Amino acid sequence: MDNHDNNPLRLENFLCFSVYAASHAFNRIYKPLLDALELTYPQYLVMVTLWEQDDQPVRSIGEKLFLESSTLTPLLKRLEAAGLVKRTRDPKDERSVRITLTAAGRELRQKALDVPRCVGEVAELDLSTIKRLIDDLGQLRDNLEANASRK
Amino acid sequence: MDNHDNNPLRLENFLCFSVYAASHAFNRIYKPLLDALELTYPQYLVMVTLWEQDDQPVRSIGEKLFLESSTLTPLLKRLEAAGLVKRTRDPKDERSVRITLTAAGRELRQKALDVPRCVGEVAELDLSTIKRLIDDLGQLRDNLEANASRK
DNA sequence: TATAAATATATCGCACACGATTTAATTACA
DNA sequence: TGTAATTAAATCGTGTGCGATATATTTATA
Repeated sequence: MDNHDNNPLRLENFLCFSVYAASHAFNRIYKPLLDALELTYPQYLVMVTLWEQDDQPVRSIGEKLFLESSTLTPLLKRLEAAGLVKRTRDPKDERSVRITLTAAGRELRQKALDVPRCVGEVAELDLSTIKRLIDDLGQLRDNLEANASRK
Repeated sequence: MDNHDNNPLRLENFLCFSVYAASHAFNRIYKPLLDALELTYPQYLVMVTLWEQDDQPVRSIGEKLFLESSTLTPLLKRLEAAGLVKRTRDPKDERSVRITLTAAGRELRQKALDVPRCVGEVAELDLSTIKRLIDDLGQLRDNLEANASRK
């Protein structure tokens, strides 16, 4: 009755697969909700970080979302083209590009407010499980990140 | 001291973000390990399903990995080009394409055997946490999948 | 048994995501 | 102070992922 046998190559035993599949399942739930905001899921995450704190350099957004500039630069250009953010070279350090919300970008927050509630409803997990998952996954991510460099 | 406050738009409160970030962290860990096998992570998952059961239609692989044909078809063509699998129309049902391992594909399993152990080491979680995560994430995914259709 | 509906892949367009590299600006330091 | 090292974005190539659609085959049904 225990699904976790000792075969090292069984899909069921792969924590990474559980994470991978859950991530895609989330994406499929978010897509229709975010279509209404005309945002993709990674774009939504960027907007969330900017709603938390406006006027950040690309590097700072990347650190929070664990994304590289090669991912963020085109994404931010799309958000700029959509009129939600502005990209400006920092006069104090011309290497840095600061991302600021436009009025439209700030206003979008209202429409985004009930997205988490909608997602929470379909996830159908009690709050204690959710908190435990967030904590476990955070620890997992930290361990993986910490060990990634010394491989 | 509790990170889970009531702001509905705080990144820290997003279970989906925890899953998303952990998924990418896993990917970054897997990449160097799978480079030795000349496989990407999704290609590796396909090989795992075939090592578990050879000779499957595309549809069956898609159901196990929660992937669409639009993702699998090009991926399987790359595996075929790499000489690891063969794609053959099922003579009993010409709509279906059956995927079978080549000799090289079967032999690759040996080299893949210690990948999970390597990943397990850097994850640094005790077995009970891992099992709990797999179960919680499986439940989450099932709930999300079940509610995806009736949205 | 024609024709409609369903099924299995394939194709296309778009948007990530990353590693490797490049460019430009700043900082360190000999 | 001038050159090297570092830092911040951007660019490029490859490979996912998905929704929408197309094509071919099989099944259902009028």
